[in-house]
Amino acid sequence: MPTLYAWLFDAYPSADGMTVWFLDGDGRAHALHDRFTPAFYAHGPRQDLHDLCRMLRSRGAPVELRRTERTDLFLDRPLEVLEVGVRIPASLPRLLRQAADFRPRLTYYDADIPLPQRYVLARAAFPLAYCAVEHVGDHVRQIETLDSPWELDYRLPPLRVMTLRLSGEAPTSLLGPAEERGIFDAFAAAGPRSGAEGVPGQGGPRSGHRGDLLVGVDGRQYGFKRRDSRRLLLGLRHLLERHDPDLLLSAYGDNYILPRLLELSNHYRIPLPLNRHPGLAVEHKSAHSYFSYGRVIFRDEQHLLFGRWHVDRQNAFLADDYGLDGEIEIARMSGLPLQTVARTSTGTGISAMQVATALRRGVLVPWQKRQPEALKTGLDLLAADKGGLVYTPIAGLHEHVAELDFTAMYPSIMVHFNISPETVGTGCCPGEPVPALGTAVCRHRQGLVPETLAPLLEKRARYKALIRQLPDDDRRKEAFQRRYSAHKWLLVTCFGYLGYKNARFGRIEAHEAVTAYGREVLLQAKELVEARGFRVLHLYVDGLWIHKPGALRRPDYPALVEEICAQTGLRIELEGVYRWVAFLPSRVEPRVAVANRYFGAFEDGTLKVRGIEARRHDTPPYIKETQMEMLAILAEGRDAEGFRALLPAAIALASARLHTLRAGEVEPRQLVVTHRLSRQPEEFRARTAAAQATRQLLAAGVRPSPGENLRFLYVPGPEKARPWELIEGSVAYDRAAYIELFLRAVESLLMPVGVDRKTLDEWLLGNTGYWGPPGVLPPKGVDARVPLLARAKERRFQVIDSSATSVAVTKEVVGHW
DNA sequence: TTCAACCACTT
DNA sequence: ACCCTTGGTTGAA
Repeated sequence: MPTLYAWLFDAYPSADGMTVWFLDGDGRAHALHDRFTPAFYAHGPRQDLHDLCRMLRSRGAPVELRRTERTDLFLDRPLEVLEVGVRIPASLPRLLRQAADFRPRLTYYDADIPLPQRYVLARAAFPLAYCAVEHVGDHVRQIETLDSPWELDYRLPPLRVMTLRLSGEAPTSLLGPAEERGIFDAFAAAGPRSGAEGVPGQGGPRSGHRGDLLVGVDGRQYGFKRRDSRRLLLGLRHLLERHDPDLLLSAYGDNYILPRLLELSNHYRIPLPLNRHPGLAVEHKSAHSYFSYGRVIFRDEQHLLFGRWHVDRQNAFLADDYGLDGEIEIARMSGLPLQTVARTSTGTGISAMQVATALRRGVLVPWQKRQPEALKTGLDLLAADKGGLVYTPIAGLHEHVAELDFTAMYPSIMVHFNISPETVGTGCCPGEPVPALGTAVCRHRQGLVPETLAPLLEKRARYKALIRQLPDDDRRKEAFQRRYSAHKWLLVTCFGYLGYKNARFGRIEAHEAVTAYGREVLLQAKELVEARGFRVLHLYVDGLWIHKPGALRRPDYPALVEEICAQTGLRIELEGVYRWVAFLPSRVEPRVAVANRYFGAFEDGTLKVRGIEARRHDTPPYIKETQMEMLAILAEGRDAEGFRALLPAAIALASARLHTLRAGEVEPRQLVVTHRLSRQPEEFRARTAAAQATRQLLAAGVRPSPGENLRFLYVPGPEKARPWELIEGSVAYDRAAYIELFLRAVESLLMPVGVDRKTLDEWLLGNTGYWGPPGVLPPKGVDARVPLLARAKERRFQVIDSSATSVAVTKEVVGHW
């Protein structure tokens, strides 16, 4: 019997099974057919089950029915169920709907698990697993997986990539110049996503893009004029046939290029073989908006292929963070198809992995969660619903502060304390009480969530160790880092899912138990460090900022870390020691600090910035840059004294950049403000700048959806704001508005040393100058400071402060500010 | 000037 | 297809 050694590339339902694509070591693609009969289960009154059987038989549904027993996760005992095996996998969703409509009283299980995932689980394989496939003709006889998802350094098939983009979109090609480095580098090098952050691009397809199609394949670029649609179609068809790519990597493929191509192909009746599977249509999923993290997220439409992947960099979840390397890692771990992984949150991956654990255990996977939150008294609710422990930090500038963070705190808690929806407050055994809540947690059998997470935590730690010991010039290092990052994000989202009301394996009590343990553990750590003579400056959910007053030499942090680990049972690590760190006061109540606005410089000079303007995506790039450049100057200071010494230089920089801003000379694209819309255009009540801009878009025939990014420029007058997409030629920006935003950003950095807004205004706007010499960072265009400094001297201005790098003078304005 | 409603955002 | 809160702005009292 012939055996094919190859990587599992794609699987989707067709006829009485699945079409499975493999890629061999030479990059050749093989399509095989594998019979597959997925089943769903129904539980409930016998009569109903009986009726359901009769209905399915009478309709001649392609099913195999039998009575059997399966385990229910929450009941922890076998349940008598009806198994409905579906011989035509693609018809499972339809049959399930029919069954549920016919007998809604029954409880359905294993009902909505994606078929590709079910298939790979049933074959003990996973996407991109290296396999030995025995086959007869194009029929699979057996698949032996020669690969493991727990492998760190695995081989992948050589992928042929075709890039699709519009002219004027990404400045460099999606595929980097050094193609031999592999597509993974190219994917990361494709430049920032426009719109999400930073400088906006020339506007995506939604703003009426007028670009030619650029196709890159095999190291060559081909351009097709958008005017000549026939030639474009014929040219692209030729390239697809000749190169037969495995992956179409696009920018705006989902919402523009592919839909346009399909439209044209239809119009000119020129078939375009986007799919590798002949005769199948491209799968289309519509755009939608949904709630997540307390805000609306916009998910654009999708175009998915069969036998070939389409990945749209502009429509990828966290593409900039972990890229294709991370997506492949998540696909291998979760069993989900790569095209899905690329477009959904890591929460989907975690969810899929929990499903996999359940199927492996033979536990029924609930269709819809029917696990209402248990009734609680108001007081209990108050105690339980507290979230992470948050301290009010000691405001101001501090030096030689150490930050200790629990590594992957919440997932570690779930594993260590066995927190899972079926182990918390279920009364199967006396259990361990959750601190402060008293809810019993079962300890005699491992929960489904801990069982899923334990090996993940372990793999993440192994990647971290591997990255640490690899030399910087190792070519694999970057891929490992991206895979590591993917794991980090998988673990971040698993906690949210515990409390999510629609999660399959979520339960609010489990969610609360995790945060209760988190608070307990953090308090234990606090008491321990205090007992060792440290002062705690701040606590935030999983981290603590500590300082040893009067310490002459560096405290023994490794020993401290060991002690906390021993005491709490959880890993904690030294995030770093700060040269200086500043916790900011509240703007509303300046006497108290707020927990999540701080910035600091570690001993190696790297910055950690949280909550301030530079971290907000609605801050214009020009102001972000100003803040970050000022911070870069301040980061050179070795301690609080060093910070103060460098203030004049930082202020000089701000002053120069403010000068440009006030002169109206900043490029408008540097001042674009991005807001994520939370509602439909007509639902705005207040006439905010965003509402004004939205109104104009509507008038121009563009209707932004909730969750979409709206980009606009503040303009003078009652118009207030103008959408970026409607700006043509030169525009004057609203200087007053931007000056205010600018000064606020500068103020954030100076507040910790007691500079209030009034003083700042005097320095930067009033008649007290405060600037550094040229060479600190000259402003663009004219540098007014050189002649100003000379004039100041000549007119005998009083020098109020000076340092090696700067000089401050007072009296009156010297030249134009 | 005050204050509640509105809106967007971060950890 | 992941939970909750704070700061700033608007516009009416």
